Amino acid sequence: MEKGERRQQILNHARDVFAKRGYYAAKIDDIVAAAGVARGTFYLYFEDKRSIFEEIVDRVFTRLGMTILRVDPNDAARTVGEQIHENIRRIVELLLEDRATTKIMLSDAVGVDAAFDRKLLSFYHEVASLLEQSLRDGQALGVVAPGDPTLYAYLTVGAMKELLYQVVMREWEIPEERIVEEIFGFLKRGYLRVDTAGVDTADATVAEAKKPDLAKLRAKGKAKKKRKVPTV
Amino acid sequence: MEKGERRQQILNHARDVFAKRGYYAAKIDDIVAAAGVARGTFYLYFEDKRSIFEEIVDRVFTRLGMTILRVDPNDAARTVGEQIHENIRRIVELLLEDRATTKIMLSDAVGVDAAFDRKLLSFYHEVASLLEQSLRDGQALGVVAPGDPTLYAYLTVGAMKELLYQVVMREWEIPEERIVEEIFGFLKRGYLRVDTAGVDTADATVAEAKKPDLAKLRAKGKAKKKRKVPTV
DNA sequence: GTCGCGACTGACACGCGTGTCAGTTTTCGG
DNA sequence: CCGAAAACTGACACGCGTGTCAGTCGCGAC
Repeated sequence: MEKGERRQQILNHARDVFAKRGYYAAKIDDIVAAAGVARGTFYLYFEDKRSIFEEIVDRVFTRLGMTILRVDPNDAARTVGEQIHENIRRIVELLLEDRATTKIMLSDAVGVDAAFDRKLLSFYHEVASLLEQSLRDGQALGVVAPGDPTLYAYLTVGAMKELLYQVVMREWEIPEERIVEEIFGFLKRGYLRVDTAGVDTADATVAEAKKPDLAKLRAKGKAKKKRKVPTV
Repeated sequence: MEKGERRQQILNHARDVFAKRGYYAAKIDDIVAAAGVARGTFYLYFEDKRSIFEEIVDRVFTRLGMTILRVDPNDAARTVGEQIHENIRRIVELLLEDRATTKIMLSDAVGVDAAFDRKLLSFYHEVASLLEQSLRDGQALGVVAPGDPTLYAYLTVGAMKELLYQVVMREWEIPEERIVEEIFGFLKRGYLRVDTAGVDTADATVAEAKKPDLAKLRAKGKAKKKRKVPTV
């Protein structure tokens, strides 16, 4: 068997074992048994247990990184909404394509050790920052509601993580398209249609009572509201 | 020292150690060193490492369970919106009150072993089911937008988990009140105010509940160019 | 003072999983 | 068909952390 091929074979079986048992419960013996090779062979291809696990996670992070496209408000061909929608679609597609890896990323990779936790935190921070910037731009354009973009970003990331995790764990047979639409709809309108006497000021409160740099955005936000009629 | 007191003392230090190092990296020796007792003493009060950890998680789950109140649409005194708002406030308050435990629950407790994962899954399932039922009721009343309540529930739970996790991990000094308002606002309106030609099918019905949805703000092709510049 | 008992101690044995490496088999060029 | 290099093997040694338990401590009763 060719070198890269064997490596890939071990990698695939390792992924399955990790997904099934979790990082700590997965023993090297489980992996080599699944792959049908001897213990020693494993160590010809991988430094140690941690490193093969890290490779699995790094790969999906890299792919995810490539999948998420920066939103370009100046794109003439696609509106901001379409771009966001497309991003969601691509992310969902990628994560549901290889569910074992997704489960590993969303669950097993958590709490492996301090360094790994930092890696995860840093990855999600990157994603959230990208999103946050898009939201800031969006607020300037009036296509994103006033409010703290940092919090919006994490709320969004969390919502997607949890939903996809549940879909994977519970083996829901739910069409991707549907998932995408629900997420998008959720971001677009939320779902509560309630009376919120006294509480409803939230929007204004949050937008107004903030840090200096939000002051500018507030101005824009208000301006937008007044301008119900497009000024073009 | 009195029996229950010593037990509580060990429990507290264990919590800190678990929060700091994670389940597997936390050694019994670390815990007893922190608590200032000998190794043997630990085993006088707790069965084993797993059991003390489980107790910590069970406690917060129990408290959380008590914190989340069922939404009663017939309550004359408080509107549905107020009840939901209050639930969010209580949850946020509880979780930010003991951040070490929150970190454990949201991070270290993940991937400990298969049985533990089942416990977590089951807890969140319970929470999500409760929420889901409320959403269903809400839909019947017209205070919750159409859409799959199951998905809404997990999106909500995920959003809150991630946000609170980040707040705890990054030691954000952000007022609870603000967090609550942002979450509530997010659930109430989402944040995207975009054009979604063709995609927007799902809920034409809900749009007018409050304000005439800004969806019409749609593509003013070149207006986008102005982005960094206030248009006022 | 000393007896008794519950609280506490910490050195140690044991289990377990990892990573190694000396040895075996396979591959392949000549 | 041969020889050597590459690929593979798996028994074993080592480290490590857990849980135990024989022994010590401290304190109140008599």
